[in-house]
Amino acid sequence: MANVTIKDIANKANVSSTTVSRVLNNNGYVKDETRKIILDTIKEMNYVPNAIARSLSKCQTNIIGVMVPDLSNPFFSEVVKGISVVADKNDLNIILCDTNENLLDKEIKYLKMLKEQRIRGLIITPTSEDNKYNSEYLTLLEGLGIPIVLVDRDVKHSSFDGVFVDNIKGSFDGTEALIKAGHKKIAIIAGPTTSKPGRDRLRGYKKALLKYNIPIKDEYIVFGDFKMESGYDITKNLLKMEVPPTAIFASNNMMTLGCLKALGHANIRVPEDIAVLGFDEIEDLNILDLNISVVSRPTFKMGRIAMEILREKIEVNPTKNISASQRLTLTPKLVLKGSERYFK
Amino acid sequence: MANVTIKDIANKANVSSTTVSRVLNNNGYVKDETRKIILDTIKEMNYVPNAIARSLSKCQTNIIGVMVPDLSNPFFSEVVKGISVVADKNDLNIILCDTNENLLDKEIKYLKMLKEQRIRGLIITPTSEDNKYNSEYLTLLEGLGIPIVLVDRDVKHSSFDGVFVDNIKGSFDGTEALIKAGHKKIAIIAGPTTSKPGRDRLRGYKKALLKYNIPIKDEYIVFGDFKMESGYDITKNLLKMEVPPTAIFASNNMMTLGCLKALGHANIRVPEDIAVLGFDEIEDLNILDLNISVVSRPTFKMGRIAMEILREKIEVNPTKNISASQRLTLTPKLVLKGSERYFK
DNA sequence: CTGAAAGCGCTTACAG
DNA sequence: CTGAAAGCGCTTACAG
Repeated sequence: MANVTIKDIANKANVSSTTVSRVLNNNGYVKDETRKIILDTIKEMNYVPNAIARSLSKCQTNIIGVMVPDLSNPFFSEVVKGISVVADKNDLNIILCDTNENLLDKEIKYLKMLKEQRIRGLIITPTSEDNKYNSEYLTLLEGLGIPIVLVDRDVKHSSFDGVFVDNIKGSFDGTEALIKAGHKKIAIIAGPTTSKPGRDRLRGYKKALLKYNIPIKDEYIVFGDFKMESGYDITKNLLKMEVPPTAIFASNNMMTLGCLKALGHANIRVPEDIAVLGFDEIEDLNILDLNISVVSRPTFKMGRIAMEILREKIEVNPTKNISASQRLTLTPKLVLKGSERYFK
Repeated sequence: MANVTIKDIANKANVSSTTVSRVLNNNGYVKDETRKIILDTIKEMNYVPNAIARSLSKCQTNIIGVMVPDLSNPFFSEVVKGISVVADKNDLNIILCDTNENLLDKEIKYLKMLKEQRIRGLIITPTSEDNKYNSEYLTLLEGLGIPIVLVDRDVKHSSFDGVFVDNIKGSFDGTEALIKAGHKKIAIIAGPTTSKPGRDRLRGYKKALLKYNIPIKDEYIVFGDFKMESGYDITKNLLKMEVPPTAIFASNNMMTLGCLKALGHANIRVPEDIAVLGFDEIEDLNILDLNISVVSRPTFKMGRIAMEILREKIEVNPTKNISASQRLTLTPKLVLKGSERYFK
């Protein structure tokens, strides 16, 4: 870091650091001639401003934190991509934190680091929105004293800004589609009860059954952990039932894949032998025209919107986050491709 | 950022900033009693050190830059994940830059930003390794004056550290497997000629044909752009040939998918009607037991290794990058699942 | 239109 | 074992 400084430029150009700073930031009056000389020396000496020094003296960085549970999950990498595009437009830089679904440990460590870095704002998907340390967690986040935007998962009892998806509606629509196709025996591979999206998707499922007067049977409600294996195991068990379901609703992309894998192994065709409908798009299946109907979330858009909200908060309120909280709930889209059909 | 400072702590604890700094950094002698008092006041006043001030005074950050062409591509998100895991272990933080395959513009902008941020090191996959601004580009990278580790793509005439994959060997192995299965009419969906991996994969293909005395036919060599659509279109054309190939080797994951899609549309079975072998794993296909043979790269590992090399360079050479350059070329693994088989 | 000086919040020789 | 003081490289009132 033994670099050319503003002082070196000033010396060489026979002006003061103040003036150099003025042309650098394009504010205040500087005689055209002086400006030219300075600009030239800057180029000549290959000067690159030190953002750290600037941050310190301005008491402000242009860095935001982005914290996600797992970058290997296409959902999150797509969200980050969306964030990145908007951040770039606004000359905001991203410090990326992957918490590895590590519950609290990693999150706390990263949050501390981000606070030390004096970041400008934070976009975060908490690994869990319902841990026993909820109040400590809230304190931690609020203690950052910067604008925070949640993505996809909420924090209990908080009123942070956020971009969410109407999971109840989405899974209601999905389940309704199965019902309308003629199904009455519909099983759900539910998410873990500790997950709000998981719980909400289950609620939507129940709501649809209720509306159409279809009895809710506990045997048809099985809890997975959002991973492929649980979708696989659960499906295998569902098939073994005395009265197996005629349709399966899977609460996320990985469990849908697990379900399809199990059906493949059992040589059961979709939808001729059993119908399947999943939550979340699976890009590769689309490409291969493996027509699986899904409830689809606007992933990339969620990232973009989150970043737009954050930018607004940052600009409108350089000091405190006093403007009204912005919580957006997007409606997922039902995409029917045939796998929901009912064969008697 | 109007926060508690080291000075506030010093005042309250009736010591000097120097002493506070000592306990903060755990260096130099401090009387146990004094230490305790300071630690208490730190907790009491909820003090969080300012990493920016520290960076400025130490002339050193703990931030590295990570620059990839496209985070939506599972290959890169997996690489970043690998980097992230190792970075985290070493308390290095990541500023993420997605260049959006934008060739030079974005790269230059980000590189400038990273230089201003005085980052500690850089891991980068250049969007292209063969642009007409090669020498300017090289100057730019070298001008950073920090350790640089390349991932997957090289920069012409450079000797930066890097983690690469032996594309020639990989595609030689893949092609050889097709030959050994009995194929003689093997087509390749090649990558763009501007891409070194693309060119190398084509070379491996030719090398294998040569070795087994199979004539190289230009009609069987078709160039795509690494995207799904080109794999689709090329495959459709291959099928229309008077003497269509009995096997197709696709140079990357997206084109393999496009190829499979085209075969599906044409109602052509794999491998009964035509054999397919791709470069790069496609996770979803594995899950669904759609047994497509591939040449597989250790993606996550590439990220991990890149970060390990960088860490070493950073630690060994706080000032200058004088240690020998580390260039690792990993060998891809051939994973045969049956899609390469030959049916007479 | 320009500059001297203080300040941002740390670290680090140096002195005791 | 502890502190005063200078320095890291900028920005920003203030004065002229």
